[in-house]
Amino acid sequence: MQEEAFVLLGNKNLSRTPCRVEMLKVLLDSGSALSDAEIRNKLPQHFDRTTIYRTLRSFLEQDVIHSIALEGGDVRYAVTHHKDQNTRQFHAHFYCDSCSGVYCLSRASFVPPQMPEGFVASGYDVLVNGKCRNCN
Amino acid sequence: MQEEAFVLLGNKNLSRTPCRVEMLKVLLDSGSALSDAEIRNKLPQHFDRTTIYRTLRSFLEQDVIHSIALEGGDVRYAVTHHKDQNTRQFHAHFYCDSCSGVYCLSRASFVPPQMPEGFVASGYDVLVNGKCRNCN
DNA sequence: AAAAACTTTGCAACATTGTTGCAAAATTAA
DNA sequence: TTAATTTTGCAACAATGTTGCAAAGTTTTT
Repeated sequence: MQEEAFVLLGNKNLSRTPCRVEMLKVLLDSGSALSDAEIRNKLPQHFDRTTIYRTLRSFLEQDVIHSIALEGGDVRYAVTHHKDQNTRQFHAHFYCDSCSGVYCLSRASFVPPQMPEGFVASGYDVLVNGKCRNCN
Repeated sequence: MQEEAFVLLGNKNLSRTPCRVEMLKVLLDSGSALSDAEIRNKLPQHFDRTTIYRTLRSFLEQDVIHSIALEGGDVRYAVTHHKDQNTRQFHAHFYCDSCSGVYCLSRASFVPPQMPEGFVASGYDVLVNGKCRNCN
C-alpha cells in the first residue's frame, strides 16, 4: 500500500508528507468508503484537524479521492481508481443498511435515465442501498 | 397553499403553528428543493434557528418532506408528494449545474441496477446533473 | 367558553465542525 | 548543502447544530 500511495501522490505532484501518505494508506487499505472521522481514527498517529481537512481538499482537487454524499448529508471518501476515469460522468455507490459501509460499484449495469421536457442531463450518480456482501 | 399546508399538517397530526405553516408554504410555493438557509430566507417573519431545525426534523420524521443529499454534503428539502409514496424505494432528483436548483423527477424512466455478487439491493436514489428547463 | 393538559417556541449555553492567518517545520529543487 | 517552496500545527474565529428550560402557544376536556 505504501508503494501505491507514493505512486498516487507522485502522479498528482503532491509532496510525500506523512499525513498525506498515511491518509492515503488508510483509504487504500479500506474496502469501503470512509468518513473523515473514520479516516482520522484509523491513522497511526495524531494529525491536526486542520491538516486533515486540507489534505482531503487537496486529494479531492487532484481527484485522488472522490466524495460520496449519503442521505442526511453525511459524506464518505474513497480513492478514485483508474478504471473510474471514463466514468467521470457517472458514479455508482452502494450503502449497506446493516453496517453502514459504502462501496464503489462499477457502472456497467446501469441504464442512463431519460429526462423530462426541457431538462438536459450531462451525468448522474446512483446510490443503491441494501445489504452488502458481509451482511447477507 | 395555505389550505394545502393545513391539510398536510393535519394528516400527520402536526399542530398548526405559525412556523410550521410558513415553512410548509415556502416549500410548497417553491418549484425546487431548498436548503435550510433558503427556507429561512424566504420566511415572512423571523423564527429562531432552533425552531427551524426542529421543524425540519419533525417534517422529516413524519415524511412531510424528504431530504436530498448533494455532492459535497449539501442538503436540500422538498415536500413529499402522494405520488411519491409508491416510490419510497426509489428517489430521483435533478441538480442544475447552472442555477444549482434541485428538482424531483419521476422514477418512470429508470431501470433498476444489477448488483455484484453478494450485494442485495432494496432501493436506490439517482441524482442527475445537467441543465434545467430554465437554464437551457 | 374557560380551564387543564400538552406541545412548541425562543433564549442561552454549549458542542461540533470547518476555515483562516501565520510562524515553524518539513519537503523538494537547485 | 543551501535556497525556494509547500505543508503543518496552533490559535483564533466563524458557522452549524444540539440541549435544557421557562414562557407562550395549541389542542383537548370539561
